[in-house]
Amino acid sequence: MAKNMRERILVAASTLFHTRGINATGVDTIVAEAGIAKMTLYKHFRTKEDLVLEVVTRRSREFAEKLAAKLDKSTSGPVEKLQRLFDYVEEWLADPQCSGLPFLKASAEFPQPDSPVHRLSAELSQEFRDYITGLAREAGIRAPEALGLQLAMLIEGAVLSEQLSRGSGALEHARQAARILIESAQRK
Amino acid sequence: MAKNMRERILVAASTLFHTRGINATGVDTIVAEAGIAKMTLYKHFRTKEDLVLEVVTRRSREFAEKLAAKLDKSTSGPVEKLQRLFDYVEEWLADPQCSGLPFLKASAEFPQPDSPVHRLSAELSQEFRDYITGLAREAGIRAPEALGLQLAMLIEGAVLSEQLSRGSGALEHARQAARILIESAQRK
DNA sequence: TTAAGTATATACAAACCTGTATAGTTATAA
DNA sequence: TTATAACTATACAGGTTTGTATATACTTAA
Repeated sequence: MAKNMRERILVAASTLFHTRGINATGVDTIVAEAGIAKMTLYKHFRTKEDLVLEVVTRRSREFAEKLAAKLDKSTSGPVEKLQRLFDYVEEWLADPQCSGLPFLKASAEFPQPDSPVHRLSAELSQEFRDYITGLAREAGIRAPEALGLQLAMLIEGAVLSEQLSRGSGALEHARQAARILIESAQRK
Repeated sequence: MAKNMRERILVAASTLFHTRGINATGVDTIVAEAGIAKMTLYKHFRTKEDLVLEVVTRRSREFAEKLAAKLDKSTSGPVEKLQRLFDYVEEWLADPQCSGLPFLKASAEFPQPDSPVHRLSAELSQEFRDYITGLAREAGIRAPEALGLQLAMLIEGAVLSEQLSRGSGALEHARQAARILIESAQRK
């Protein structure tokens, strides 16, 4: 039963954090949404910050894992995988429940570099970049760090643009840019 | 004297919003930082939200204007201007007072699309993209909207990456990517 | 059945939040 | 000098925040 409760809390908090913002969501709201007693929340999470850290981690990892699974399932070669990245991001963005890259939003709400949430965000964004760099390496790109970071920046920028003004075609342009960058990196 | 007061309030609020976050900064803190009485703040700004809107607008426009001034001062041709973009952003990022693109941070803290702050952020980010698109058009690029949006996404991604982990070399890689994209757009 | 653990409801402390009310002070300008 | 406007200081209302205290009920396992 205990595990069930934890899950309910995390789901409720996750939803609220991304629709209303983290700082704008009070513990009482989370408790009401989860349909539990406040004491239960504080038995599972020492502080609200602990809950925030776990929600951000889970949402980021979930995104990364789904992305990886999607790419692994597609039987395309390593270079095509790099391009397919943007197909998945597009799919993910189309979901109305989606609300941007979790570590970007969290870092914006916790700008102080020594804040635990900010530090976690930095770690998670590094994980994301590392994953793309790994794909570039598998694709035999000579400078995988450069291309990995470039594609990561493009994705981050595209997600932000699309979030800020839906239907701006940001993702399509990002995909096109990626194609050019990948091609250029291959030639080098 | 009245104008002086307004300025002091805006400067104090701007600093605090960007170092601690908007929602995390109370009116009392702003008042203390500005060294004025609370009633004075509320005589110049109807609500805290009004103040937020003005701070975000000012910071965004200030960034854009300095950027434009810098580019106009450099006697380079229209194509070089597009590349020079990243030189200025690098300079701007190096300033320890800099704390990311204002409209991105604001939109993250006010995620609800109907929120006034969110709407303003969308407008300002559009202005930014339009400016870069204008540069691309002046440079005689055949598809200026595409390149403009692509460069804007790169800049946004680079600023975020650099903010999230200082010294990641994000900007240098973004500049390189821009070079490739500009070159490719010229050939088409 | 009994005992331990877990969840609940309610109330509360202490601090914070935004915004206002009030009374007194200072600067400006006629 | 006198009227007007702007600024200050303090206090407060009414609400929110995080986190705790307490007493009660429900579940599960021995």
